[in-house]
Amino acid sequence: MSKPVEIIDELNLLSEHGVRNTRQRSAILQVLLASDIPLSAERIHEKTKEADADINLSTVYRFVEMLVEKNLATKSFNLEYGRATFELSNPHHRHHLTCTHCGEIVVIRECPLDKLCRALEEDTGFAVIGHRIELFGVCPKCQRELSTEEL
Amino acid sequence: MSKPVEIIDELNLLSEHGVRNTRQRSAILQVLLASDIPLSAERIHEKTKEADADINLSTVYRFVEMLVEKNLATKSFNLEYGRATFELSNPHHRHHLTCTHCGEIVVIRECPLDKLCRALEEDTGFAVIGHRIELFGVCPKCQRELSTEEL
DNA sequence: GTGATAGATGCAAATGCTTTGCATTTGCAT
DNA sequence: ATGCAAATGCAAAGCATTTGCATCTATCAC
Repeated sequence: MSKPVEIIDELNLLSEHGVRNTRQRSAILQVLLASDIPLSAERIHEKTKEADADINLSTVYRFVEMLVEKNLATKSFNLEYGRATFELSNPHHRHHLTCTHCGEIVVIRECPLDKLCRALEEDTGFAVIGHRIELFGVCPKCQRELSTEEL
Repeated sequence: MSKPVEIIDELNLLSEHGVRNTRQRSAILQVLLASDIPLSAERIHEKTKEADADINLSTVYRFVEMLVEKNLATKSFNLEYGRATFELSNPHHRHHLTCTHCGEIVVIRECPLDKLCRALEEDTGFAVIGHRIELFGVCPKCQRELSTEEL
């Protein structure tokens, strides 16, 4: 299996950052690129395993943390799930809406905070660097199930 | 020291929820009411100690988790700090802007997401229940310190 | 007030995600 | 091909949080 072009880009990006290109890192990037939702270290580990890459969980933790430090990935914490999650910093800044019952995730493309950030900089003098948004709700399917239970 | 009126309200609110009023819970509420920023369980524990209330850390964890379940408090996770934090669900929904260098926190009163939430409900069919926003930046003081270092 | 009891607390041990130390391996520049 | 700094694997440690259980206590019926 040859590497998708994005991974090569990412790996080049890494070497520009003075970071070595290894089998493990390539596999981890492949997993992250293939996912449009944030993944926990363990989930990344599982997925690399499914792709026949035998990677140590510590390596996953070390590498994703490095990506975060280099601003190539974003870390969040999924409270429901109790784990940190990671996703590549998307060129198109996005957020997610999660169903509190089944965990389904919907991608939100539009970010409503850009304007607020500029306004905050003026008001507070802070240099606003970034933000995280987590949205919660109940997906249509779970709404139907819940209303049935109540009968 | 007599209890502020808000605490009595909160305690009444609790007993309406079928929950006992104890010395420990009163002290924890007092701490939460006095803070306008989210506090970790450990921080709450310290503050109750400062107020001469000897409370076990487990009790803090159990009680704040109960408040969250009853929607009387909100839980978040402070990634920089590596701990969950809690604050009373404010009648006036608010968010915070945190300095990544010194940890200073500024309160944001206006929530920009209400409109987005309504729009999302139409688009996705989700019933949007809530959200968390975390904003990051560098406060004016740290900006000055950082630019000095670079000279 | 008294007693009964479900619920709350304290303590210590367990849990589970994440980090770390160290010996071994490996990318990559020369 | 070689050397070495960086990366990996493994196991042990760290640390916030949870849990089991014995003890205590707020609350309610009397």
